[in-house]
Amino acid sequence: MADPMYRTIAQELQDEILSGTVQPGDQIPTELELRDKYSASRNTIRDAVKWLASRGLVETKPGQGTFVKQNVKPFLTLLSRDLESGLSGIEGQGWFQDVKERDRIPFATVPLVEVQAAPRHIAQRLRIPVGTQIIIRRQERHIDRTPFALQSTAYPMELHHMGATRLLVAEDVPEGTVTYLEERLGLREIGHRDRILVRAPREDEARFFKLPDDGRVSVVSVVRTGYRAGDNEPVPFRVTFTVFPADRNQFVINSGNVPNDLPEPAEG
Amino acid sequence: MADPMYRTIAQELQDEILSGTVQPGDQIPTELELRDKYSASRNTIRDAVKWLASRGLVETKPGQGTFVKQNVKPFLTLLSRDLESGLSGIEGQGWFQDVKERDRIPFATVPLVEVQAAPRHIAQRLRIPVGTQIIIRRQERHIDRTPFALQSTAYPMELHHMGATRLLVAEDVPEGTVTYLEERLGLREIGHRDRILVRAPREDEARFFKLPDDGRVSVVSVVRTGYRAGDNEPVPFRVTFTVFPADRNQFVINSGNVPNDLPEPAEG
DNA sequence: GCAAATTTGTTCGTATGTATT
DNA sequence: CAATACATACGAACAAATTTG
Repeated sequence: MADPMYRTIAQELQDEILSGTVQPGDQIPTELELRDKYSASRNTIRDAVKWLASRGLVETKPGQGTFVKQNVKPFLTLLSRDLESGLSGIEGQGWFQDVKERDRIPFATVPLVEVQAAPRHIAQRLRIPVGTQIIIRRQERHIDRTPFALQSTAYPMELHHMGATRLLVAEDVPEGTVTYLEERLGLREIGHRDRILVRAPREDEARFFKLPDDGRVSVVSVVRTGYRAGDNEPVPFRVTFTVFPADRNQFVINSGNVPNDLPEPAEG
Repeated sequence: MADPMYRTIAQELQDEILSGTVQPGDQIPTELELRDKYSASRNTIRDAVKWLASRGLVETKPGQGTFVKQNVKPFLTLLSRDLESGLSGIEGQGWFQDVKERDRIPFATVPLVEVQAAPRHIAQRLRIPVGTQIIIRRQERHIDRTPFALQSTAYPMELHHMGATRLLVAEDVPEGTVTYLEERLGLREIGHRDRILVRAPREDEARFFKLPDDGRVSVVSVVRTGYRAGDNEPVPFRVTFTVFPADRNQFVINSGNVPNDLPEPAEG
């Protein structure tokens, strides 16, 4: 009994959830009922429920109650380049198609296009001076009517001058912008590098993903820098920021020779 | 001012931290001082501080105070296979050396070796029946005296019967077990697949990483399945679970042709 | 459409426990 | 041992969201 009371209560509720005594979607007793059941104060009950919410086990809805979270089947995103396994990448190209092939419903907003002066963190990645004009294309993506990812890609304005005019049109590029740039300008992406980091959602992200605004659920941020061939070494020409809520996404990376089945979400 | 008071206070404190008015490592005012400053109750102050802690901006230490978190320079782990960039992988081989090359101090415990009956989630990945005997090797890793990762790898006991006896010795395999298995048994890993997922830490993990035990900081779980050549398609022969605290780790994946500089931690 | 009832969210005040200096 | 600071717990009140009558 070294544990604080709220942890003991949370543990007991967790056991009921994991053992299946209460099913996903079910409402658990209200705070007042739990207060009576455990002879604790309402605040202590709330601490216990908060602890469960931070593990993603329950969801509280003002005016309604607290519910056991549906096990949203996580969506698997393939980050490595070989696309033989039938998994989608994060790029526009086949994303729509790939999601449908996995019997889930994709939806993407019309891109929001803006022109900006490059801030430091983007300038650095594109190896251009801070303040250089860049094109930003933003898109919201949904799967099964659930907000799934926020993506924005930065291109140097130079590409537009070179003839890639569709970059500045607020319209989807069905074949994917990477393919478009190759066909239009002969600009081939010879490789890309992803950086993955996990952080608390920003306020706008929390709103879009309908995450609790207290940072209980993190987001996974994937920063992908795309490279074209250069004189000595590869030269960056685009950087894509994709933000995924951590509670409904998993990622897969293949290296070398692996089976080409469609892997199931992991547990570990 | 539609925001609740604790959010307003948190925002104000956040601005002071981000603007550099208070430096990393500095102690912020105590809860009682903040209570007076903002004419709020101590509970409200605590809600605000909790909000900051969930974003990793501050750290509370009982008996001492609340401190602005040092920006622990995140450690970058390379998940893709090509190792030209000088980044370490997650495997034992060059990990020690690689960390040192980046002027940071590695430390790993002597492996803890146990024999188990394979639980479902491991059996599934190794494609063996549940209950098959497996060898588990566990190791704790530190960087700069900070707990950095928990790793455990499962091998079918069969490998031991085939002659890989060092798998059952509680001693480091300096060249890495993957290399050892290749040299000892001619068992070559032709590829591997990683699954990445983010979740709240388990209790033992929170203890080891010194994370707040209320799930504010997530862990990144990387499940790596290693494959050897098979008759038709690759066959799994080991599965490695590595758990990283999300607040001090980032990951890099290279695909195709990319520069071989050592990338800096990202922000996005 | 509105009012009442229900349920979670926020805030207060207070007391006691536990870790650190 | 004492002082300090965060952690846990209680009780109470009102606000905001939602459902129900």
